[in-house]
Amino acid sequence: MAEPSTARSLKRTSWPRKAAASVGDIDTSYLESLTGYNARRAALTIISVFLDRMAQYELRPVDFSVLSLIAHNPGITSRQLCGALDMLPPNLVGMLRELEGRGVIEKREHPTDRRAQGLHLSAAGKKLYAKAQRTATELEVDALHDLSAEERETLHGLLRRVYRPQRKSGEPDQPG
Amino acid sequence: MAEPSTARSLKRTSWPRKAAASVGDIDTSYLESLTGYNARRAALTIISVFLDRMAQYELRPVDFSVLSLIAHNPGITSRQLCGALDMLPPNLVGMLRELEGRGVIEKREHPTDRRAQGLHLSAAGKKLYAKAQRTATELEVDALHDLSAEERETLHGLLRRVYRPQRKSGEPDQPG
DNA sequence: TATTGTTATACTCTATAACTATA
DNA sequence: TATAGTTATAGAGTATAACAATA
Repeated sequence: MAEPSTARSLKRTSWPRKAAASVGDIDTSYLESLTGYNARRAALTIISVFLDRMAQYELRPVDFSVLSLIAHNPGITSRQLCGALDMLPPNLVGMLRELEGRGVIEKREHPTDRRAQGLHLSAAGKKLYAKAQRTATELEVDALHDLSAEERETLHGLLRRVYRPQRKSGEPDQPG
Repeated sequence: MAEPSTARSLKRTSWPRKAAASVGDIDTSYLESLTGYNARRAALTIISVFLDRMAQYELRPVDFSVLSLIAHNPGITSRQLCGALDMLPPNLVGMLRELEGRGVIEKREHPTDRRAQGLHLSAAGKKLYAKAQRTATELEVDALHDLSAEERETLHGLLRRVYRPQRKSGEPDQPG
């Protein structure tokens, strides 16, 4: 009710983890042999840190992803964002409206398609995103302090091969 | 309304991905340098396959995880499940009630703590879980056909090091 | 006084159907 | 006829507060 209008709550997802000791008594070895389980646990762990560090910018992971794609692809359309982030169009509408309301992004007319609209960062949006990207890059190193740079690269490569299907043989696609 | 009573819908999460070509035009390189982004995308990809293959047993990933921990830790309590799976107690109540209603699990009195209850698979639950675990193991290989067994092991090890903090030095914990 | 399991509830996330204006 | 953006809405997932029974 009486909250800052544009702001969202962005509350912490974490919950007191002192019960972690009890996990030691439980055999989780089979679940830990499954990639989906491990990938989801790892993602949630990093996202928790992400939420903490990005709260200062009032950006959730999905907001950051959207801003990042707009920053690196000025004029990208809503539909392209959906394709790249695997989101559904209706779920993007409110987000974009909010970011526009905050003065972070701008919608301009598309050069060739009058149905579509090109998305751009505002001047303020560019400043915000630059800071947020620095924070994200730092966060990456801090949250993964146990992994060397080489191990992180290995991890990313393997994960991409999971979610991005390999080309069969002579299939043309974007060159590495 | 006129649906099988205990059953849940378990609908597909996927949505027609033919627009995937558009991703090729978009620069996603920065996002792909972030572990959280890659891990989440990979997890969602595998979970999508999981949902398809496990629909025959009417088990969602979380149901399978719960059954797996009960199967490998007979007499485990609700609270221990929450600790191991990073779930909140209120969100487990309905799930356990449903699984009990389906005759898959049983609640028995805890040997030492009368507040708690030990969870066990029923005979039918053991059969169901045995089939489901076989399916999960097969799925693992099929969904990750691009990765060798060694690469999968490497991936799992790295992911575990992300979500499970390493012991400092002389910290006693479960031996590898 | 703290913990287990529970109820009630609110908020967020994800999905579908259907509309409009353009292509 | 198909697509971009939108509205409205339903359903699943995730969070908090508070309670009774037991430790």
